[in-house]
Amino acid sequence: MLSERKQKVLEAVVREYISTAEPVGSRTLFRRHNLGVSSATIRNEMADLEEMGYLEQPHTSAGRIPSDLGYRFYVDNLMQTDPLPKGEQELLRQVPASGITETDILLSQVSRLLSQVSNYISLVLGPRADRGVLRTLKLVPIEEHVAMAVLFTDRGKVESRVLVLPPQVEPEDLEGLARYFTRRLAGRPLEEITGELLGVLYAELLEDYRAKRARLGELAQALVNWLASGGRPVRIYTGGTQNILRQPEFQDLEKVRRLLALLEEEELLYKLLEREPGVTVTIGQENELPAVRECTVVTSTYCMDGEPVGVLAILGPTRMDYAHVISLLEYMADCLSEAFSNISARHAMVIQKTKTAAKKPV
Amino acid sequence: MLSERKQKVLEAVVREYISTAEPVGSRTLFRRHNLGVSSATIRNEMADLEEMGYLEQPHTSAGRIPSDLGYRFYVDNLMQTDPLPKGEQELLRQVPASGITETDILLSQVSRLLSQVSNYISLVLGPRADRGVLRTLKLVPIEEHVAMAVLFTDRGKVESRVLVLPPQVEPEDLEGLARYFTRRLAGRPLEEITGELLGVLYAELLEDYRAKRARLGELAQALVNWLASGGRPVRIYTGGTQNILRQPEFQDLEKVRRLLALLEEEELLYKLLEREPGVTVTIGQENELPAVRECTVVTSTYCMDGEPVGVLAILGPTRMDYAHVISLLEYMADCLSEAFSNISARHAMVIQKTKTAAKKPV
DNA sequence: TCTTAGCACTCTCGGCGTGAGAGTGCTAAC
DNA sequence: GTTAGCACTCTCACGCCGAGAGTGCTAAGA
Repeated sequence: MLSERKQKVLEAVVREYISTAEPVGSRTLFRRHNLGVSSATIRNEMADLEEMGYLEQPHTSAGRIPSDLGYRFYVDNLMQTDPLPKGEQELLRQVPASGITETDILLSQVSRLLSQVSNYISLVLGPRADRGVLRTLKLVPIEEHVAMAVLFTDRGKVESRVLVLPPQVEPEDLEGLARYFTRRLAGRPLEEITGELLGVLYAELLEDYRAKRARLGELAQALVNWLASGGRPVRIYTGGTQNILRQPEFQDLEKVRRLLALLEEEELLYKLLEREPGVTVTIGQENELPAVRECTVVTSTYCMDGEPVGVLAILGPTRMDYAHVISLLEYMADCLSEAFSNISARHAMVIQKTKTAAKKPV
Repeated sequence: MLSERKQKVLEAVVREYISTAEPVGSRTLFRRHNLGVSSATIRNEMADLEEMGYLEQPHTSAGRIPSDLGYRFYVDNLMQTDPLPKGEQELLRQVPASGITETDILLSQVSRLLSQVSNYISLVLGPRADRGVLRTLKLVPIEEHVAMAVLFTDRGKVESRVLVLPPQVEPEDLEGLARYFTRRLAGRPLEEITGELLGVLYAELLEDYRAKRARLGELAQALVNWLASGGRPVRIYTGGTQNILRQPEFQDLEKVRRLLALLEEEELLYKLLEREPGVTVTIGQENELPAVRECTVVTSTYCMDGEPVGVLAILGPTRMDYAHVISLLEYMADCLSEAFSNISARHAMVIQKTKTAAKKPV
């Protein structure tokens, strides 16, 4: 473990470097942070810290900068997070509070706010819809050749999609098909309803129907495809890409290019944002993706009905204002969770009333 | 009008500059393009062209580069577009042909391909849904307190959305409401159905219903909101942002920053992509947006059922491979138009998917 | 034994001058 | 009207130099 004084020095180096982006020397440390000892002593401590791997020297006779390990120690042991400034709190709160019900718009605003306030890149992973357990699949005829497929879960979530019917499909067929899928799939978590399972079902179904009406197969196929896609793909919102160009560590265009390329690779981003609930911080080399090995990714999950469904993230240089970013993400995640719960609560209220009313039909 | 020789010189300068990105001098022109005259003559012609505004000199004793006007003349009069190389054709065709029915995925692939093949930034404006004439609005009861609003146009296009019903709403109410909206709106182009018109309708409706059932107003309000949003907002897909970093004219980080900032401003992008049908080219200062005053934007529209509904665009430096980009966009637009027509013609495909998550308590 | 002052040493960075290279404009001859 | 020749200009890469910042080491002090 580090001696108290070493910790103080390390913290001072990290703080100084985060705010100035310049390698920090013993003299400046001596002047600006009153550590109670001379620059020479600080110098010795810094030499020790370097040997222990917490600091690095870009070149001899330059100051030191924190290593990934140094940042890690700082984040885990030294950093103290203050609550977000009131001004920023209000800025953030305004969005979820403004009653925007379109998730799409809401999340892109959130992304924009995050990048504005943090001055780094923001990433927002939309709420995944595949939680919950399938309750019913319905096929509702709408017009002559049009039906709508609707999917209910135990949480009342609904995905739906319009289907154009092949000729000669009759209402009974639709009903049969829906009953069949419901019977076979009800009670299963949505995430279990994968292509594999559906393949089996589809084969079975064809078996049944081949004799009767071949055209129905086409419809079933469309349904299977839809189900297999797990509802709507989860979108990722990015914002503030231009911010990294302001960071001195990204004057190297090649680095910027790699990062921009990453931001267009949805698959990689999904991987990057696959995080456990709460706040996580991965620093530099701790990241798996090569493109962000010189960056830090801070994430925070937000919830719907108490269950984590999406991720907010900030991507910036390892020289990042950790304390601020973490408070920011925590706060925003709370706002979002609350916003989603509000929506959900309002509906709940409405439905609650409906139920009582329904008991004694008017 | 320019003499034939001047035109040849101008063309040679543009071609040379496009491929090398270096100011071109009379001597290199003399060596690489055989214009049949000496470098001295070329020099004189270039001096003339500069005076006429077609060429510019970064500084005395450097070669010349084309001005915006020079590029304009080149595009309008000198450039000859070859058909797209077979290899690229195949690459582009594979996507719309691969039977992807999700517009979302299709268009993001298109965007990716465009930027890959062109090496510039690609922009894709999704198909606007507000063409066509409203035919019917239906409210289909689905479960006890859930209904689905479905909107049909003369082209068979459909938007739909799940609505959670207030209590005490009965099937007749739904029918009545739908009939009312249909009666008042049928035959109108979707783009005319704006908030203003709907406000009138809503007021009228409240008048009618107040006496009977206040709660119905809430439902009507939801409907009006939905209609006023003109269906789903049209998304813009971007790709290849990292490509501009490869362009020598974008070594200046400030320029890059402005461009990246622009790409996150959806409103501005809508404006940028508001184009007339067919191929358009705006060069440098011809652009209204300051952020792209040093860029060229080439656009091409794609169609559904013969009517332009969306835009493909390439954004790059004014020193752009115009001929290639134009062929590329034309070809891709054709592919897309065809893909969309196929979908609509076969009528076997899913047209639209609803994005909704209505909720209920467990 | 720990801390501190002093000092020589190292390394980067910006400014400056220089020369090569590329290109021009002008003039005079064809 | 075209071309060769030539003097001139401007940029850019290179190398040099000195200032500045910071280090490591040593020796003296607490």
